[in-house]
Formats: sequence, structure tokens, C-alpha cells
Amino acid sequence: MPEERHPDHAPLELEHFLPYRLSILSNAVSQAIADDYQRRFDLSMTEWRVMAVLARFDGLSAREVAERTLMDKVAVSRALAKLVEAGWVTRATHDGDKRRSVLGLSEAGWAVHEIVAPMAREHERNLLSRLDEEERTWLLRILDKLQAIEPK
Amino acid sequence: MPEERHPDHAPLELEHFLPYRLSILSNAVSQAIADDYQRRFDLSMTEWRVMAVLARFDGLSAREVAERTLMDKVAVSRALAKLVEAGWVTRATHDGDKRRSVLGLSEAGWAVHEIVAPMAREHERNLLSRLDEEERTWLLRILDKLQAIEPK
DNA sequence: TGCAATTGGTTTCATATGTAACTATAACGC
DNA sequence: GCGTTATAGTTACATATGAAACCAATTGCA
Repeated sequence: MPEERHPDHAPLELEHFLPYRLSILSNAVSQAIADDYQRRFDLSMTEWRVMAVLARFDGLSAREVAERTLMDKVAVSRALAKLVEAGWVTRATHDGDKRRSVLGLSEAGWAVHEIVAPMAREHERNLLSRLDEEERTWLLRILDKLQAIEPK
Repeated sequence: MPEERHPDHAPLELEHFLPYRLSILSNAVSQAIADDYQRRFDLSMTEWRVMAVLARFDGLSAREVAERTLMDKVAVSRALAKLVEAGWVTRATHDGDKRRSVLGLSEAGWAVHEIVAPMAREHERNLLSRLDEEERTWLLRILDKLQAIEPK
């Protein structure tokens, strides 16, 4: 049953190697979306992710944003610098703890969100439309299992 | 049936957004593997990909390597510089066309390959072992469909 | 209290990556 | 043949990213 197709040390066929395939697919998908809002708002993927979590959770600190986006704090710090500068995110200092910042979307930030969120969803729909209902169900289930441990 | 759970402009839930999930998973997987051979051979992911295709296709030109790895030619050029320097890849000039290089793994390069390829396969096996046979079959089928168009 | 250890966040530096410009060679059209 | 155009590959520059050092505020605890 193992078929013994390739001994373990045989040259890898990248196009059949799962991590490679995931990487290519993921990059293509994310890049296509990012290109879209990058052109319209000069917004990087990391910056958009920060805005997305602030849209859901108002008042987070930078560290909390980092947790929710799985970005490191340096990346978050930089994204915030640009977003605050652009006027899309507001930053105040926490009452009881002067180290912490209190972040949120500004009016202008919400306006951007209002446009970008549907764009992102549209891309996702497009992608999923290549699958039938059964495949979509399996995909979600498989992703759940694969992600169960990995994202350390 | 559409359930109308979130209007199109509602805040995105990143953790349920397919492109985001793919990105997180893919990065976690690739990084885990890369860490492994990076530590042992100071070999970057792009460099390893170049070695992998040269293991399969001896004598390629740099452009052909770029095509097979989906990397751009600058990235390939840089990877090759390091690999040739390290003595893992040999570079000659094409007979009939002095622009073209003729690339291949050196003895030492094969020795590295002999170690890294099994490491990579081991990681892949590990990942796939979280799925049962049916899920694995669906996954491959789904990847085929999702990749059909995307990687422009 | 008072000082060591921790935490939130930014800055610095070294490295990686992408785009455009550039060099050398080869192919094409006449 | 000879100028134009295309191709293989490298270099230069500008930007992105990650790790470690850093600063300031807070916490833990003798």
C-alpha cells in the first residue's frame, strides 16, 4: 500500500509537497487581496489586519492586537504608527496604566473598513466558489485539524 | 439558507477568514521546516527550493530554476550566489549561449540534499498524520481545485 | 518603602525581498 | 552584416521584516 514511490532521500517534487503547495496558494490568495486595498488605500496586509481586529474589538492595547493578529509587537508598533499617522486609528493612554495604549478606529478608519471588509469577503467568496458544498465542509474540517497544534 | 450572519461590511473575524487561516497555517508549517535546516546548514527556504529542483533537474539555467520554483529571477540569482559560494551548487556556462548558466548539485550539495529531503518529508508526514485517509484525499482534491487558477 | 524583575511599547541594526536599472549576449529583420 | 529588440543574469536602491537593545511604567516582595 505504501507503494514505495520515492525513497525518503529522493529529490522532492515541490509541486506535490504539501508545505510548498500551501505556501504558493496562500501567497497567491493573500497577495491578490492585498494588491487590491494596497492600490486604493496604500494599506499593507499587516496594517489591514490591525484595522480588522480593532473593528471587532475596540479599545485593545497594542499587545492585545499582536495576540489577535499573531503578529509580533514590533510589527504591530510599526503598523500602528502608520495608521495613527494616516488618521485611521486613534491612540490614547490607558487610565490605570500609562504604558498601555488604548486603540480604536477613527471615523475615517471605519470608512476605510467599510470598503475593505467587503472587498476581502468578495475575494474569499470567489475562492470558495471553486468548491462545491461538500468540499467546503471538508476544507474547514481539515483546516481545523491541521491548525489544532501548529500555530504554536 | 445564507443565514445572513454578517453583513458584508461587518468586521471580519480573522480566525474564520480563509485567506488568513491559510496564511497562518502555511507560515507555521514552512517555518517549522525551515528552522530545522536553517539551524543545521544555514540554508534559507529559497535556497533549499533551488537545491530541490536542481536535484530533480540537473543542468537547468537560472531562469528555468525560477520557473520551477515560482521565484523571481533576482531571488534565484541571490540564492545561487550563496549556494555556489557554499560549494553546494556548480555553475558552468552554456555551450551555445554564453548568457545562460548550467547548474547542478555538487557532491557536497547532494550530501546536503540527502539529509534535508528526508527532514522535509518527515515534517510533511507529521502534518498529514493528523488527518485520516479520507481527509487526505479531500485535501489534495481541494488544493488542486483552489490552485487551478490562482497561481497566475 | 525600595529595588529587582516584568511588561508595554519603540528604536536600532542587520538581513531579506521586490522593483528597476544595467551588462552582456543572442536573435531578428532587412 | 548591422542596428533593433529580446533574453539571461547581476547590481543598486528602496522598503519590509525580525531580533535584540532600549526606555518607561508597573508589579512583586524582602
